[in-house]
Amino acid sequence: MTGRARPAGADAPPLTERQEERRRRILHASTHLAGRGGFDAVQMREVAEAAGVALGTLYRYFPSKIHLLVATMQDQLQHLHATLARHPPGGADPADRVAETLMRAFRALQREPHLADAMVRALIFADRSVSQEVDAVSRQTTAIILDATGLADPTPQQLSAVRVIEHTWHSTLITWLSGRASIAQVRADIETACRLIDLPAEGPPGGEDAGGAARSPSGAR
Amino acid sequence: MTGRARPAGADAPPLTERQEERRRRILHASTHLAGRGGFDAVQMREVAEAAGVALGTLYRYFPSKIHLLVATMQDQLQHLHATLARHPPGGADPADRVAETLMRAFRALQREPHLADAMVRALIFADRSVSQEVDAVSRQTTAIILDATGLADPTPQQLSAVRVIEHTWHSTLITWLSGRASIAQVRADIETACRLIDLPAEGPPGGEDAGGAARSPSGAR
DNA sequence: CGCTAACCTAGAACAAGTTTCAGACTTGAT
DNA sequence: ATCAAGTCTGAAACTTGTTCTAGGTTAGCG
Repeated sequence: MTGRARPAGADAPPLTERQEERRRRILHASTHLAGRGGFDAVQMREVAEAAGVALGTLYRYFPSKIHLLVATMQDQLQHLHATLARHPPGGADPADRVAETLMRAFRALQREPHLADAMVRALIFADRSVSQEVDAVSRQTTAIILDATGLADPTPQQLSAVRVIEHTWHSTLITWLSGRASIAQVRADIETACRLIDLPAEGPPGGEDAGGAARSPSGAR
Repeated sequence: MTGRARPAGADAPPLTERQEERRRRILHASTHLAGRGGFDAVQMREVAEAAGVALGTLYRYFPSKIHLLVATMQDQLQHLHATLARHPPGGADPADRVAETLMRAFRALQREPHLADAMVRALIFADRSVSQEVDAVSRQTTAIILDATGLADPTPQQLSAVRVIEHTWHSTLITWLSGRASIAQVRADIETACRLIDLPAEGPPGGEDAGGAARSPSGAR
């Protein structure tokens, strides 16, 4: 909780080969344990043992369980993005393409519900100390969705729509994972949210001054 | 973790007066501790002490910290719903009224960000063992939103829109609470999601068979 | 080679959520 | 009033995330 020195500003010091290797083993162990058993099954001692590193070392690489799982998600998202790039969606308009992409991702997660559980629960439970990493995941997700739209130059409304779609994606996934929504409902809600992409711009003069770049300026650092 | 016998099917056995009183003290302590310090500050030992009950008793009333915080949220939502009923929103169309209602709720939460943190993090982190309680919160939230629309007889699309709005509400709140979104962004995203309410129906024959009642039928029990 | 700083390991220790247990107290029915 | 069942208390124990420490290893460098 203490938020130790983590100069992860943009570039951690470059890792040696052995270190890259360790990091990979840790992420692999995390993915594996998450795959059976979900969030609760990812126990730091077990991750350390499975990865063949000491507990202290695990904590040097990932300062908390949440950091570890968010990094695992980043890892998985990279695979996903690469896969999707090879098979772009074929829908007629942007909304259809986004919905198709997300449903494809959803079917992939259905095959690994425990892994999905671990990653998404970590992502949404993360507090300020994980802001940077969560933000990275968010950017990656946004990139995937924007890729799917095929839009070169989205309007601020569309960016807001993308955020709403992301929110819906995470939240509906959680709802499904904890057995409170059917798959049909997940699909319906994702398609509903995706309709926002195609919406014509609306111009109430007082409104949206919160365009894309409105990151929280100071945060807590 | 074990999911002990909790016959909370629909009606716990009616509590005696002393028991109601204890329950109230516990919720009060929880609210108070959450108000200072958020999720992490709600420590079960401290709640028990502040409420003047033994730890074991606390766990008899609320089988986990998550259950406790979700119940706290239910409590707060009741107040909110009552308050809102006294001052209905004044927007022109349903979307405006919903957005106004949610922004009003959001301003209330701004005054107690720690409490909001504790409740919302618990709500979205909850796993299957808390399904019932989370579902109750969800129903209550849906009721608040539907009240705001003023719609007597919402279409399935509108119900899906309401769910998307709820997802957005929770998720954007988390994003704000962990310092990754500005208030302007929260407002923009809520307004964006609310536009779905006013959308004309769309009729792709293959689509939404996941109307309102599609609760997961069996769950994991 | 020999030094030094950074890194790693094993293991203990600590913190907070959760469980357990023996005994005291309440309650309701006889 | 008395008994049985259920509840509450206080305290210890257990689990898992996290931190700390002492000593061994590695990597770069003179």
